[in-house]
Amino acid sequence: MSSRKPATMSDVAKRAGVSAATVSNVLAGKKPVDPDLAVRVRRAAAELDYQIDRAASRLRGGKSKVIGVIVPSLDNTFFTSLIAAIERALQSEGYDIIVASAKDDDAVERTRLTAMLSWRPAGIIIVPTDDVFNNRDLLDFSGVPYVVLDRVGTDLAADIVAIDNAKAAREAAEHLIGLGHGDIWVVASSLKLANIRQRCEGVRAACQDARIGAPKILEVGMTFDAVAERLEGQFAASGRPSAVIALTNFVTMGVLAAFPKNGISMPADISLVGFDDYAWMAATTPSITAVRQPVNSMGTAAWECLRNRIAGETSPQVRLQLSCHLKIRQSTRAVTRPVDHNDAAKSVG
Amino acid sequence: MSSRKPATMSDVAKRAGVSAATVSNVLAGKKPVDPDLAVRVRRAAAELDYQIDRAASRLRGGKSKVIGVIVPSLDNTFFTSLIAAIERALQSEGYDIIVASAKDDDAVERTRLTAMLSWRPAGIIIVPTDDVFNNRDLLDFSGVPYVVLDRVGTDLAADIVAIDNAKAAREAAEHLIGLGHGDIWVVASSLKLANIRQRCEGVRAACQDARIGAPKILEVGMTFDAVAERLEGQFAASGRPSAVIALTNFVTMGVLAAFPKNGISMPADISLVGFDDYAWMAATTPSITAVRQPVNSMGTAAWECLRNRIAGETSPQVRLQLSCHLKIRQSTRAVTRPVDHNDAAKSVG
DNA sequence: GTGAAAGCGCTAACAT
DNA sequence: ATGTTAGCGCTTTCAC
Repeated sequence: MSSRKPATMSDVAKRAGVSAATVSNVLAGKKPVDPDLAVRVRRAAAELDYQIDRAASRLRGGKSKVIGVIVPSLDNTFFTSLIAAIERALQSEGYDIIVASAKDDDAVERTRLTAMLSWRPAGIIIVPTDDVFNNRDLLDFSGVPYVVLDRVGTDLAADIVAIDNAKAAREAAEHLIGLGHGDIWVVASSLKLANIRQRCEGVRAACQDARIGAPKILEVGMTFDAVAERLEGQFAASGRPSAVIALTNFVTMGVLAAFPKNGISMPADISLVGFDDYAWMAATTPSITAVRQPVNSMGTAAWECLRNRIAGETSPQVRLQLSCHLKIRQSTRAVTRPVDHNDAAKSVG
Repeated sequence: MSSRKPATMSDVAKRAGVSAATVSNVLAGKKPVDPDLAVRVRRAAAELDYQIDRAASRLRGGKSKVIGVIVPSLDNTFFTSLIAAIERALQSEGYDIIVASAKDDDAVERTRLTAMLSWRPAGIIIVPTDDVFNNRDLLDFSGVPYVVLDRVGTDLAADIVAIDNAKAAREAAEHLIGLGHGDIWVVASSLKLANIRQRCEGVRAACQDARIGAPKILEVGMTFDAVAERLEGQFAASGRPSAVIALTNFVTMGVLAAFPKNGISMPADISLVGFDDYAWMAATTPSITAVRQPVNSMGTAAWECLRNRIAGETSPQVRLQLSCHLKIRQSTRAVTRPVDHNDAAKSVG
């Protein structure tokens, strides 16, 4: 309420009967200080509810204890879980995070990045809006250490933490192939994203190895509504696959919604592997087999990498590829031979 | 890479051949400046890629352009959507947000709040860990304007933005009652939360008005796993309700998962109203009727309220109660009369 | 081991 | 309308 002024360091100094420099030394703990003085200072600080002014500290000392995190969207659970993981990792070391959403837009990303840099953060963790990452120049020019998370082009020279997209997708496909599926469709958000393309590749490779037909790839957009719309009528009874791999959490939802609209029941008529395993996928009936990304490890790894850079580590750039885990549930099932097959007699009985 | 030093205001001043104060005036735009000079200054700033140092600006000017946002958890979509909404609202006005998670823990909340305050933010938006909000004293003492979002005790003297919990829950119950349901269970996360208690009240009131039995209330915890565990075997065939209202998004998932485990099929055997409408609820089969909270309006309203306080508005404290919208889908269905009823003949025909 | 003094980058008085 | 000056709260030499 009352626009009370916070106690300053010299307030504390006065109360403890020492100089401001000593207070700084006590609180920062970098220089040896007389234990008695230290006690007096701490008590004075506590009595005044003293809280260091981080901005002033940074201004003078140069170190900032704040990390900028920028993601394509804050409305996507995947990105927010990443943020949660990062916050968990940073928080214990006295860092705070500034977050911003690029709204899936290159230009916005640039604006937000600029704004962030004006806080002179100790480092930045970014999930770029696209894998070209045009706005990299801002970061490089600023000299602020940064780590690129998740969406990554092949030739990006930077510290990178991502998943092994091809492998994850391959495992999903192999799981389906193992169940006897020979006609797999891949539903992708946008092929402009390198990670999505890599996932496609993984499925393709698995199909090739198994000598089944190449997967059909559908590109349906980034939002649930877009996906639902594009999928309208895609699953005509004639050209219906026996299994679908959805490459994104939003896409997974869209595919799920599209099935009943096309008169398909899952898993009887079709199997589905989703991407980004979240709680709701375990709650539905049937529950959904999905590729679980190691979100927590990604956040932790990104922070560890960034922390080292902040500490001045100058080793060659890191390119981490974490593995995913395929969580098998009820939405994938072994194919039952179609009735119009050789042994059709069975269906008449 | 290169730990390049950012250009300072006096670098710009030098290049433009003016004083630092003039640069400040041009860039801040608060004082009249000669147009020609302004152009020169802006060009010099652009050439040097000048970005104001926000910390220094705050230190001198006292205004900070940063808002702290603290929520009980960053792993809960409801809170992260709130953050997304807040970011959208703030961002256009040049503010940034620092976010922190209280990890559903009073003590952590205190720590995080303290850390935030040391950035001297212009304001704080907080979803308290519990409705007592013990840590309020920190905020009051600091003098930083703040708005309390969502979880609110009855007697909290502060600016408050919340939903009309009782009304929302009442509407959910009335919807079910209108469909003929006479035995409703309420599955709550924790009755320690005022908003949850208010939701219970809403259902109770609706039942009373309709002269049907009081709803049974189950308290099952805050996380999906806890909910699933507690619900194990709760729906014995004997004492099974005809409809369930879940008061939280996590609880909704838990209930959903519990049905098949108890041999219940939805909506044939039972109807369900969920809380916090998210995309996946529209994607499942059956899709889920749910109370949609006006997340975006909540964020916007909180910011507007906070902005006014920051601007020095001293009007009496605001207590906003936004309305929810019941999104009716397939998980709620009219009760089919039990066959052992008077008109059992009907069911034989 | 402790204090005095300088100065980080900026803005608000004040002087011109 | 512009420049000069002072100082926000802190950390860091550098004396002592």
